[in-house]
Formats: sequence, structure tokens, C-alpha cells
Amino acid sequence: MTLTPLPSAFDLDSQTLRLLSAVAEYGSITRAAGVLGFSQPALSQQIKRVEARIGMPLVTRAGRGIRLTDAGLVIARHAATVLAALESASGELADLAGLRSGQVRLSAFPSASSTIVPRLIRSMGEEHEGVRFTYLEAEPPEAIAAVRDGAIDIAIAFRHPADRDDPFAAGAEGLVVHELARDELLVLVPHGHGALRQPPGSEHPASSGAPDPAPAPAVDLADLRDETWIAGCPRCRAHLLDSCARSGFAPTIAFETDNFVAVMSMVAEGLGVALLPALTITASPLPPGVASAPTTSGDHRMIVAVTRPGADRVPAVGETLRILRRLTARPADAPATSASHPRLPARAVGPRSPCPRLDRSGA
Amino acid sequence: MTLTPLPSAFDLDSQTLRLLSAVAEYGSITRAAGVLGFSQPALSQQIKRVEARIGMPLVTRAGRGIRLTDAGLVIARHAATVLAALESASGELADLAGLRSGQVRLSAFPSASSTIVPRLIRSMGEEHEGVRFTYLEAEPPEAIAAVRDGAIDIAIAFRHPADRDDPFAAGAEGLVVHELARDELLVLVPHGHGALRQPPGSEHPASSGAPDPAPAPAVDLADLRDETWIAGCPRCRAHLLDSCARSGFAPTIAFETDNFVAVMSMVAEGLGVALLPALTITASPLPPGVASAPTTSGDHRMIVAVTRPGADRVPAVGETLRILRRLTARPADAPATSASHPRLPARAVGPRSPCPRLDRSGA
DNA sequence: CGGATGCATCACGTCAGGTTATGGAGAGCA
DNA sequence: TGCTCTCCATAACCTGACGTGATGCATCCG
Repeated sequence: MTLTPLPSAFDLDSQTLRLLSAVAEYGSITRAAGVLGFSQPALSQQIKRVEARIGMPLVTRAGRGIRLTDAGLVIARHAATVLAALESASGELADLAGLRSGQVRLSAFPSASSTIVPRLIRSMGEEHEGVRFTYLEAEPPEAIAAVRDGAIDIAIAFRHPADRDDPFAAGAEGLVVHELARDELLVLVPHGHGALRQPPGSEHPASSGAPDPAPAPAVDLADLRDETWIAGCPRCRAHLLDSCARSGFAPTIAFETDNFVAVMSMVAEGLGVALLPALTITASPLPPGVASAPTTSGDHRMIVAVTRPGADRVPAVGETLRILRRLTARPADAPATSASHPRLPARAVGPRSPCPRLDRSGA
Repeated sequence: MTLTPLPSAFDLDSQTLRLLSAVAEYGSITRAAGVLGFSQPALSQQIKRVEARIGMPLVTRAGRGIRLTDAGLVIARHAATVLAALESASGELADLAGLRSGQVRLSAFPSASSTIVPRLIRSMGEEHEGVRFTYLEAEPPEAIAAVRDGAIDIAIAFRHPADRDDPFAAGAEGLVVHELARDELLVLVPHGHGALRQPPGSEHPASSGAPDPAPAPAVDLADLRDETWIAGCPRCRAHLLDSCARSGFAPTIAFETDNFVAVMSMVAEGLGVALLPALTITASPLPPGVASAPTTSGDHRMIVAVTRPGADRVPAVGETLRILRRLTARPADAPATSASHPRLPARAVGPRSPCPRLDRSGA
């Protein structure tokens, strides 16, 4: 003969434990309510509601005050455990918010691997020791796909603003693109090449956000129309064709490689000329015998960070983006000079063979 | 430069943990919502609310589904601890509700100590092994005071229904009085006393809920007006005076003692006659040479249980009251006989000196 | 290229849970 | 004994948290 209704689930919640614990500690509903920050009736009827739910009294009046029943004591006794665990979780959340922990999954294209990325990670490490990074080198299309499906938090990528139908735009649909810096496209020619001796009146690009280790008078691409060209990876090749087209010619491309060090070497050997982003030259110094110069038409690409919308609300990710912007911003609004940026620590990240992965974007 | 708002308290609650835990486990808001028993939008916006409160995202979209962020993982990870503790508390509450644990603080007057109380505790022990008892022998006024200030859950007491201004009524103000049984007041006289030979037509009290080990023809108190009386404790003495007054005389009281065994011995020694509740005779058998008989006026006291209002909602207390009623009820509506009640186990509880405490109630 | 799946958003209703005001019981004190 | 202070219970009321169903959009799949 079971006379008890035996409610299948005594749905307790942390709030209930908090209340009972306070009542147990302070021995009075009024004082507990005060400590917990609300009025006495609130606590009083809250307790009454819980009693109704679990079907037994939690407190009984004793003289002017109250006493916890067995059930009330059970609840109060477990409160410590539960509240400690919640406190612990809270603490970890505070660590995340305070950048004392957290993780950022980063991806960037090859020439950023040895320039922007190590600087970024070092800066974050100096300011926020607890934040960990994972890094995956990947070409922009893959990196953006990884962001899209949540495998990567921040993709450092680039796009060619002149491109009409930028494959980038389609890939980044629904994602947030943070513009970081211009990266000038520099002509690479053998030292003493005739194109370098331009009339000095030729305009220099007004701004050069990306590292610009070899300031030189700008070169008109059209002067190189008859050269043999060395092209980079498929997307780079497309950009080359585009730039040349806007200068009115179609380049003769004799070599293609996605290894920009190889491109430089080829130029040094006199096999042809090339158009490389300034960042690649920052990443790997020009070999002797090769000179670089911006173009008169200001060819450049934009270096961007791509994230999911709202990703910057993850503290570690938001802070990483902030530092990333700071590192790639030109100081104040001073004109770009070779001193615009601190020297990159040479090869702080072990270099990997550039473009090790398939570029699936149609070129 | 702290850019994070660092909300001082990430007020988590168990519900949040439950939700995130389910989402982590099932990998999908929709499925988690299904398991938790509500709709997908409910869970979706609940998560959103928590995110707003703690200031960082807990989930991010990943393809068609979602992924937990670091913060979300932190919360989900702590869920096990918290939910286990809640489950444990729940289990203990279920034990209390299922009478597998719990405690009843009991108090009763002396002659119940060796009659009702041991039977009660034994019965509870047989049916509900986990329930523990504490027992304090006390006269009704003290016992009721103890109930009032929460030191005792159930006081087994008695009252004299004939009393006009029963001090009991005042003391039990605001408490619940459960009537348990009539306890006949029996006249104690030496064997062969003339009053015992009454005309057989004298009426016998219709009901005799309390133990009645020696059925005998009723005696008219008035026949004992010239006897020397032995009175009990102050309250018992008051009841004696009252009963005699209603029979039209004032008794000559030669001895007073709150020790009912002593009263019996005195009667056996021929020092006088007495009026004792039947229960005292059940508690301690009449010595040889003493006879007992009910009165023609049906003098009795009521044995009652007194609790705080709502105390029966404490499962162990409620069940104790239930068993107490069962033990003291006369079977069905059969007329009272000497076989009405099971024999009491003799002295299952070590006897204590009766009335060891001051009776503070004015008599 | 539909169809199925999963999340987000909207509009809306309900009730849990807060507030203030007030009443009654117990304890301390004159 | 009676006054007063303290503490809890209750009532009336209001707000917002949180549920629902309907709907839209993105993604994955055959």
C-alpha cells in the first residue's frame, strides 16, 4: 500500500538550491531574501511553489522564524556541489571572456604563413597568454569553405578588387569580409631592366598598406608587353592576365608555378619577368639580381579576413581580428614608406611549400 | 586595454546546462528539443537568450547544423556534474517521499511510552525500514509546546473533553489536533470493594477505544464519595476533581503522586481508591488485590496526536499519523471488547520514570 | 534541380515570478 | 499584561521570460 504519489521527477533547478541554501545559511527567509537581492515575499512564495511541485514542505515555521524540513535540508545540502560546479563553469566562461583561455582556428594563404600569421600569433601570445591557436595554411577558396562549415574561425585571404565576377564574392556569400590591407602587385624584373628607368613623373600609388620593402619608381606594365612572363598559381595567373589586359596586352606566359620562390629565381636567372604581391617578397627576400617595382596602374590585391557572421563575438576570435587589423593597418595616415611596418621575424613559422593544395576555384 | 565587458557574473542555471548538454549530445537543436520535450524554436531562442546574457555565442552554424563554441563546450562539459548532483538530490527527495528515509520526532506522555509508542515505532519499522524516530517522553503541555516551536513533529497527548476551559485548548491554538481514541477512566478499588457489586443494569460505555484489559460492570462514582482518594499528577488531579464534581461530591484526597504504579500499589495496600486511565493499566498490570471498573458516567479522556498544520505533508510524519490512527482505531465498528486491540509488547521501550518533568500548565 | 532537413525569426499567449501593501503570530521588554 | 518589533504569509498586480505554431532561408541529397 503505497500512499505516496511518488512524483516521477523532482525537477529541481539550481535556483531552488540557491534559495534553500541561503535560507539554511541565514536561518531566515527575510535575511536570505535580502542577501539574494529580492524581497521577502518573493522568496517566500518561491519556496511555496517548489513545495507544491515536489509535494512536501521544505520549511516549517518555528516560533517567529523557520526551520528546514528533512526535504529542505536535502536540497540545501546538495546546493554546495551544484553551485560550486556552476561557479566553476562561470569561471571558465570568464576566462574565455577575459582572453585567459580560448582557441582560435586560423587559416591563411601561403605567403601570409611566414609574414602576417606569425606576427599575429606572437602578438596575441604577448597580450593574452591563454589563447591557443591552430593554424592551417590554405588557399583562399578552401580557407573560406572551411570557415563556412565551421572548421576555421578566421581565414586570412585576398581578393583582386578589379575582378569583375570575383569567384571570391560567391564563395564568401553569407560570410563577413574584413578588409585588412592593400597588397601591391610588384613587377619583378632583372636588375637594370629597361623598364625601371621610367620618367620620374610617373605616379606612385598613394597608399601601400602591405609590406613594401623595395620602394621604386612605378613601372608601366605596358612597357613589359613583349617580355616573357612567369605566372603563379591559377588564381594569380588570372590576376596577371587581368592586369595586363587593362594595360592593353596579353602577356606571353612561358612558365607557371605556384611556388613564388621559384618565380623569383626564374626572374633572377633571366627567364622572364613576373608580377608578384609585395607580401611574397616580404615573405622571401628577392634573390640578388632581381628588382621590384609597383605598377603605374596601381595593381594590387586586398588582404582580407573572413569569418562567419558573429564570430567576432567569440572573445578570442574578436580580439584576434582586432589585433590583425592593428598589425595590418598603416600607422596613422602617414604615406606608405618602407618603414611603415615593423620587420617581420624571418620565418617564425616554418615555411611550407606554397600552394600545396588544389585550388578548386575556377580561374 | 581590456576590450571585453567582463560581466561580473555569468549567471548560469541548471536549465541552461541541461539544454547545452542535450545539444552537445544530440548534435542538433531540433533533436535536442525533441528529447527535452519542447519545440525547436523554444530551444533555439532559449540558447539565444543565454548568449545575450553571457555575451558570447554558444553555438555557431556549421553547414546545415550547428557546432558548439568554446563557451558552449564549457557549459556542456559541466552539465554532467551539475545534473548528477541534482539527480542525487532528487533521489533523496524520492526516498523521503517513498518513506525509504526520513525522520519523525515523536513525543508522548508517560503511559503511552510503553503502550502506543513502541507499537507505533515497530509498525513503522516493519513497513518503512528507512524512517528513523526520535522519542521524547513529555507531559502534554510540554509536548505541545515542543510541537509549537518545531522541536517535535508529533505529540501524543490527551485531553479531558469535559473540561470547560481546557488548558489544552489554549496550548494547542494554531496546531492540528487529531483525535485518536477514547481512554476510559477506571476506578481502582481493592478487590471485593462494595462499589463493584452494582446492579447489573448499569450502562456500560458504548465505546472504549483505549485498551480495556479488565471489563467489569460500571461503578457509580457517587458510591465512592466517602472513600479516601489517591490523585495523580496535577492535571490528573484536576480531572479527578472534575469527575467527582459531576457526580456531586468533592473527593477527599490523601495522596498525590504522578507515578501511576505507585497509585496502584497504594490501592493494593488499601490506602484509598483512585481513578486512572485504562491506558495506565495496560502499561503496567494491576497488582494483585486491585480491581478496576469504568464509571457509570463514562468518564474518559481523549488521546490525541498534535502536529503543526501541514506537518502531515511531510511523508514520514503523515505516514506515522496514519499508522497511529490505524493502531488506535477500534476495528470496524464492532463494539469495544477486551480483544479490540492486539496485545502490547511488554516494555518494548525501556520505561522511564513517569512524569519526570515539570508540568508547567496551571492545573 | 526539386525535396527534405535544420536553424532563425515572427507574432502571440500564458504564467512564473517579481513587486508593494497588509495582516497575524511570536518574542522581548516595560 | 500590553506594546512593539520582527518575521512570515497572503493578496493584488504587473512584467517579462518562455512556450507555441507559422514561415522563411540555407544546406545537403537524390
